[in-house]
Amino acid sequence: MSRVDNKPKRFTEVLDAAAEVFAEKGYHGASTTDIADKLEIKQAGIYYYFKSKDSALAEVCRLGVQGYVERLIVISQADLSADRKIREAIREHMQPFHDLPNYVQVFQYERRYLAGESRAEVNKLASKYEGELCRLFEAGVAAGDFRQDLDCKLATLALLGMCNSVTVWYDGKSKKQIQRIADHYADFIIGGILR
Amino acid sequence: MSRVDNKPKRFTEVLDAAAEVFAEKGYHGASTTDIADKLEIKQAGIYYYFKSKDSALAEVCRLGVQGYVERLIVISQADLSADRKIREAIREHMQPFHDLPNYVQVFQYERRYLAGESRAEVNKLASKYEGELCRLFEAGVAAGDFRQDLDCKLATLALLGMCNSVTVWYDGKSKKQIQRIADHYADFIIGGILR
DNA sequence: GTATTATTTTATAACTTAATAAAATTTTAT
DNA sequence: ATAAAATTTTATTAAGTTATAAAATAATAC
Repeated sequence: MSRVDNKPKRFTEVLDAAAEVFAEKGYHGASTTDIADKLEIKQAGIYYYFKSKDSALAEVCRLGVQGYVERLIVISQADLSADRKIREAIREHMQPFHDLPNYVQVFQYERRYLAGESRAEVNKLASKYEGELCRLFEAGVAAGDFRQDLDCKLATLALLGMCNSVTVWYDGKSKKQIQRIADHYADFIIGGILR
Repeated sequence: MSRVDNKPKRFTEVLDAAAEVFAEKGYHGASTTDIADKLEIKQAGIYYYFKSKDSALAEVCRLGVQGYVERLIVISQADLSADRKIREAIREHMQPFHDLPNYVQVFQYERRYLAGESRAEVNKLASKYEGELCRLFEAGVAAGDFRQDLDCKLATLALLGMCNSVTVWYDGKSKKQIQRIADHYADFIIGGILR
């Protein structure tokens, strides 16, 4: 294969290794040697791909949130009832738990160790996502589908906390499994907010 | 004050400092110097109180789960409907988020870095708690209060994930606040599982 | 096949870290 | 006050850390 294909491929392998090690041992618990070991190269070798350990974390986190906001916006603009939108949002939210568990987990638990710039960037996306999700609840209240006294901010946080916790115990067996979990969780939260 | 009163008091201060630093920077991100700085003593000074950094984590985690199982058992044996028991359980679960946030947070997020013995001990308690909680759901199904097709294990995990995520954003302003959150979260989950 | 480019290794510097031991200091008991 | 006990500091060790630079090797292009 040609260089343009090959180089990005190796980059991805290195990033995968970083994501795996960060997810398993935590950012500070993982050493650059751990990453290199996983790739079966020497420690210094990974600096051909990354400027620093910190920038590796930044990149993993970035990929861990990638697409979340965009997918949620598509759902929010779809022609669906508020509760169906939330159901869809939960499905979309959990799909990456299966497809790229390490990236998502690192985003969830290690992004707080990012410094300045990259930290702000990634948190901004998280805030945006949270805001969009909240508007889904607000739309449901406005439409009279959800309880009028619903605390939308709290519902948003509850939903996110509930969904995100799946990454801790999910074993990644099958795509069907994660969809089943998503549907059940949607039942839990939607049942609790309906009018 | 007497030695017996003073010694435990200082022990508690050191443990509090460790819990605070571990919660803030994560176990591996926190150094023994960080803990000592918080106490305004030198790094080596903390080894008068702990055998190792690891044992400090073990102790903080142990205090972070302390009482959880016992309090849940009291609730499960009370003369209440299944949904009231769950409501009560959520309240009791969240109270420590206000009273000892650092300990709980370290238990939640850092216990995985514990080694062998102490890790097993603390995980055993977590399993026991999860099991007891699950039985609360099962009782509700058996009593016909909850949906017959409820996946109790999944409901347990959803509940725990939802509740535990509060520690990440809770600012600890007032006891009232945490109770309000607990009650809302109870509404969410109970509404979603009722028959 | 040789030049060029990509990748990895070797070697090393500069720091940080956890932990120990002995000495110094402070506190408490009598 | 003085002896004993508790607490903290000083000094140090040994190991592990990130990161850099230059050399060596491997892959690709022409």
